Order: sequence, then C-alpha cells, then structure tokens
Amino acid sequence: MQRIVIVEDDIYLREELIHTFQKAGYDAAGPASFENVEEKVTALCPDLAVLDVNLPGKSGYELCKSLKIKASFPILILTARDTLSDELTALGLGADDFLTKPCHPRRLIARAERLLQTYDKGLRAMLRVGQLSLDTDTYKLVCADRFLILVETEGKIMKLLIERYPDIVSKSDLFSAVWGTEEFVDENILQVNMSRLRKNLSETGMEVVIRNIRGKGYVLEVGGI
Amino acid sequence: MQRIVIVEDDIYLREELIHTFQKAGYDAAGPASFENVEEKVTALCPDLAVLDVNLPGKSGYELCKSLKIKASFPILILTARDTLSDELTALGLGADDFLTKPCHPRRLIARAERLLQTYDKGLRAMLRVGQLSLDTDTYKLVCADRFLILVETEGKIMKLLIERYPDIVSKSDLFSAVWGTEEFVDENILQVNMSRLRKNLSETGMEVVIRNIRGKGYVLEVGGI
DNA sequence: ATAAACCTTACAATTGCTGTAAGTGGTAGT
DNA sequence: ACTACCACTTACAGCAATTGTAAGGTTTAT
Repeated sequence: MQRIVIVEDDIYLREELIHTFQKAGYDAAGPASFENVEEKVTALCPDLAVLDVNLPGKSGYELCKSLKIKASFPILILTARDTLSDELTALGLGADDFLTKPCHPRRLIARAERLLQTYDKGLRAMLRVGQLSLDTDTYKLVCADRFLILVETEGKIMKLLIERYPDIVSKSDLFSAVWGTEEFVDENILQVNMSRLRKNLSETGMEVVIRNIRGKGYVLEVGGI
Repeated sequence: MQRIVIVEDDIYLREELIHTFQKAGYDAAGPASFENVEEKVTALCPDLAVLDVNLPGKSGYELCKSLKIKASFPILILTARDTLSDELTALGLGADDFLTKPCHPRRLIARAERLLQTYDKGLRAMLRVGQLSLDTDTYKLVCADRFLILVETEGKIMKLLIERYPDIVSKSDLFSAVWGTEEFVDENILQVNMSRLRKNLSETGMEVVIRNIRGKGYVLEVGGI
C-alpha cells in the first residue's frame, strides 16, 4: 500500500484529507505538531507528500525546498491563495504539482495518482539529491545533462553516499554496505574503488565530488545545490 | 534546443503560443491543418506537446490518448472549460498536465518547464509504449510493477521492436540494427537471441510478447493497451 | 508428407569486472 | 624536519557474464 503524508496545520482539514486518501485506498497520515516536521516526514518514507504552504513557523515553501533536496518522493503543494506568483514559487522550488484549496476530493486524488504513477515508472529505484539521481537497479547515475553507468561495486558506494547525504560516511559503513563485513578484507580495496569511481565522475564531467575527511570517512558534494 | 509542438486550431492563439515559447528559448511550431495530426506531431519528435482539446474533427482527447500510447514525450492539455470532469478525463487519458485558457504566459512556461525537466531526468533515453518503457542506456525494461535488465543484444532487439510498434519488424531490419549488416552472419543468431529475450520476458512475468509473423518478421504485443 | 521457417539447448571464446599487490604522495604530530 | 599513518594510483590476473556457433527439435503451409 502506498503511503501519503499530509502536512497541514488546520486539524479539521487535515483529518478530512487523511480520510479522503484512506477511502481511496492509501495509507495516509499526517503529523499533529510541527516541530521537526522535516524529520517526521522523511522518517515515514512516504510515496507522496501533500504540503500546505501556509504553515506556522517555517514557511511551507522552505519545507518544500529542503525536502526536495533530499526527497525521493513527489510533493503536491496546497495553498489557499490562487496567485500566479505562488504557483511559480512552488514550481520553482521543485514542487511536482500545485492545487488551490478548497478543491474537490476527486481532483485531489486524480492529481495524487498521476504523481504516484509518474514516480512509480522508475519503481522506487530512484535515489535523488538535488539534480543528481541514481537508479539502484542499473546504477545509472544522472546529473544535469550527463549520465554514467556505474559497475556494481562503484554503484553501491555511490548509493550509500547519496542515501547518507549530506553526512559523512565512515569507511566501516562502506565496507558493510558494499562487502557485507566491517572487518575489511583489505583496507586498500575501498580506496581502489573510490579511485575508479572518482575517475569515472571526473571523466564524465559531472559536478559531483567525493571528498575524503581524514580519519572520518567520505562525503558527497553535489554542484548546484 | 528543445522542441515544443502546439496543437491549436485558433490561428491567433496558436501564433501567440508559438511566440510565447519562442521568446522563452524553445523551438516551437504547430501544424496549420488537422489532417493526420497524429503523424505530423510524432514526425516532429517533440520534447513536449501542448494540446488544445477543443479541436475540429477528432476530439483532442482522442488525440491525446493515441499519442500517449506511442509517445515518449509529455503532453500538456489546454481547455477553455474548467470543469472537474474535463480535468479527470484528461489526466485519466495520460495527460501530464492540465491548464485552462486563457492563462498567463509565465504560468504556461513554468508548467512546460516542469514537464520538460521531469522527462529530461531520463535524458531522452526513455522509449515508451503504453505502460512499457525502456531505458536505452541501461536496457532496463519496466512494465507495470516489474522490471528486467536486458543485456546489450537483447536490449537492441527490444529497442527496435518498441520504436516500430505496432508495426512488424523484418529480420533484415533487426540484423542491421543489432549487428550492423543485413547480410546475416548466421541466420540462427537472431533466433537464439529472440529465444533468450522471450525467456527473460516470461520469467519476469511481464505482459509483453514477441510474436513471429511467418515470413515477415516480429511484432511486439503489450498487454493492457 | 515434405520442405521451409522457426525454436531451443549446450558449449566455448571473448570481454570486462573485481580484488590483490606494490609503490607513491600527502598530512599531522612530535 | 622526521616519522608514522592515512590516502591515492596503476598494473595485473582470476573469474563471471555475455555472445556467437553448432546441432538438433518443432511448427506451419502446401
């Protein structure tokens, strides 16, 4: 069952939205308080987020922007006002669709379904950070107008770096993710593969760099974020 | 430069739309007559089609539906009326977005850009027939909720079958597309690879069949079209 | 019934991925 | 400045996956 997260401060509207989606066969939920909304949303690993932009505290647009940087799910923006500039702001921030309240439940469902379908094409196998995306089935890495097909080992390294972005990933985490053991078979093998991966990235001219933090591990740095 | 095709019968509105997109840096064009619109549109290989649904003759919805079956580009529907049922029909037929006329140029551009971006993620490497899609870089074939990563030879065969769908593809065409020569190295090699490809398709449980037409060639048959 | 077209399985050569080895370069702390 | 440690790079060889060849079986049309 596909999970939809509703971020809406008006309790009645929130319950109504949740109910609408549940009737349509989705697993819908929404946080009641708005401290650490971003963490709450990402922790649920939703297939779609429906976001009211008139939130208390941090603006809904800010939330949309920061979710989009890490998110691998589509975002549907809800707003009370119907101004062109609102719509342009929303789409500019990477929202995947835009609707004005109040709106007919069937319209909302139709829009949501379209977004879910579009993102399903890639079968949830797409990881994203900014404009960078990785297909974890084929290890095809796409950034802006370039792409690169990684071999399995390099792909697994990239996968972990993207999943943990923007945090540092320790060597032992990389060992367990790629070779399934923290007891490094050979300390060197990770560096060999890092070397190959970096060479591929730079030869493709991608604005993606893997930086080493001495004694700590590796971090991904993506251009244009 | 990205190409946008406008399908609109009102000549003034058509010219205005074309001009709007050209100013925004796109290669915009639109057929003046509506005989064989479908062929005219597909022949241009656009990156996006903007479609007025109130067309003379064949309804715009019909056109949308038939384009979507073969199209590998997004479709933005324009309509004069703003009814929920119109919108639901449009989205149900596979349209990628929906706008009502008249609309502000910047809104139109913003929507168009969003669609182009979304489809660009796959870098024009996506071929589609109905719910079937093939990434021609990785030869990842996706259908409904299943996927399959093909090896190069089988991928090239699939690519040609999808491109030519729903036509029959002759053996000599397959030979030149896959091995670069009509003079078949060995008549058998095509059949061996067909066999492997079919085995993979059926083992994955995809509703995709390659049918042989004795003496003519092969055709793709996709379930759910 | 027969021939042509089509299909399938098994095998071997090639290709390319992966880890090992060995040596170089750079950084931090004494 | 010296030293120990960490990080990087290149070359090589074993192994696995893919591809074409070979050979024999099955279906279809006349």
